[in-house]
Amino acid sequence: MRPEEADEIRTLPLFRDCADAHFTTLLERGFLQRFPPGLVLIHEDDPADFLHVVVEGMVEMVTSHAGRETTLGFVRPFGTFILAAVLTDQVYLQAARTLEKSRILMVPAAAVRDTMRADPAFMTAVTRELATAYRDTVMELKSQKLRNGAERLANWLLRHERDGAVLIPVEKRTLAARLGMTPENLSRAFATLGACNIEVQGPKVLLHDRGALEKLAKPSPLIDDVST
Amino acid sequence: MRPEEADEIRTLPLFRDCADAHFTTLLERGFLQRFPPGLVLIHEDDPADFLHVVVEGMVEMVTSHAGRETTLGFVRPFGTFILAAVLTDQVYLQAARTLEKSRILMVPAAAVRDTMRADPAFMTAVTRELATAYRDTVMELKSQKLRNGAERLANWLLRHERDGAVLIPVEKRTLAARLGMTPENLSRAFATLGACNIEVQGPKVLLHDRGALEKLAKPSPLIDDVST
DNA sequence: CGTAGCATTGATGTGGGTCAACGTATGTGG
DNA sequence: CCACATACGTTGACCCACATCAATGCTACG
Repeated sequence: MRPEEADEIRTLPLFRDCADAHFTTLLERGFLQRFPPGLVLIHEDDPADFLHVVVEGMVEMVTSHAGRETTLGFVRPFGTFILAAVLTDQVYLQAARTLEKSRILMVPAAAVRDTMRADPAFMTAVTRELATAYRDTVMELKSQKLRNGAERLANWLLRHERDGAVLIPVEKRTLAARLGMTPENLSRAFATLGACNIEVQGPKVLLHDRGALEKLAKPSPLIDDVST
Repeated sequence: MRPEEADEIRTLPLFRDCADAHFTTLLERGFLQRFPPGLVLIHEDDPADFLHVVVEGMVEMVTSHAGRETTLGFVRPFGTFILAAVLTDQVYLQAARTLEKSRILMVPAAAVRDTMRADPAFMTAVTRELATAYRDTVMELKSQKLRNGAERLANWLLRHERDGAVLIPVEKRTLAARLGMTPENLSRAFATLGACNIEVQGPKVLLHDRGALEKLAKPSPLIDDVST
């Protein structure tokens, strides 16, 4: 791992408060691996062996059942995933798949649990991280139950807006799954938001009138202040 | 509080491992209150002041946005709620409302945080409880995104089946909100499940053919093994 | 009794899924 | 360098699940 990456990981909320020695141990017991795009890192229903930290690239959390599949979230540097399964020593509820060439730090579950026992500050950080992941999921569930497709898209755009534009970092079909709709319907949702003066140029979306978009999206900190 | 209720709380996963002295302190700093049915215990967007333990009765977790409202879950004795908001010292993402006459133990957030700091076993239990709540919510989200209404109802029935029958503990309209549909559509979902030989008698549902119901419901431990 | 709230049923509308066709971009092999 | 293949995005036609609206019956309760 490059030193500046170790530094980045060190400053994550999950790791920033634990003792130097414990942090070093976690890194030493972990593996930093490269993966090609489209590779399935973990499968649903597998026992939880590793805490994963995305160092480079992007990972998609997916789940399938009875022939249907949906995306539950994306993880980008320097996000983590599968913490809950590691803690309860249970099976994964979601699969993880790389969307691009990625480098992932894999910390053995036992190392995480050992460090928690040894380092109260780390235990506290784990608890906070979990609470945050939990709240994010509650917000996602609220969004799913209380909004329609166009509203979910509008809020996603507002969250990712930067200088009046959004660069969609994944294929549109993947974004559609993330938002809980089909690719066809995502296209139509974009068309609907045309009334709010948005303009789609391939992966780039221009928000010419943020006010109009907000009027339709009705963003709320109780749904949209997700940490990821 | 009646002694046998204190005992029940003591045996909860959240409290069973903490030291006697700490448990006593938690109870002493807490308030046991009675509430009439239909009372709003906490509002969305309020700061998190108390961890709540339902000692008697039943509580509904609800959320509303832009004129719509939905139910995220029920809490029955001896379940807890609002742990995540207490830990991160943030506002509530959900409101809580009594469905019946209820008695609630309210433990000040500061007491919870103090005890966590003082008692590693309690901290571990909190972490485990949070991880479980998180996993339950992920399962709920999966159910919402991967199943239709009749399937969600079928699985709910299978989870609550007892001796070939289910006694619905709430008004049907409330169950409908819990399952993410309108009361009208819940009625129709029951009608649909008539093909699987279920029989509705007011709040009582008879499952004459569990096999047929399972064939439609396709229950999965990765969606339906919720702890609550 | 009379009234209010809930469950159910029917009629109808709409959001979103499905299926098919087509355009476009990218990449491959001749 | 060009034909071709492949995959993605978009659009249109159609259908299904679910919401909405309205009417009716039932039950509980004052």
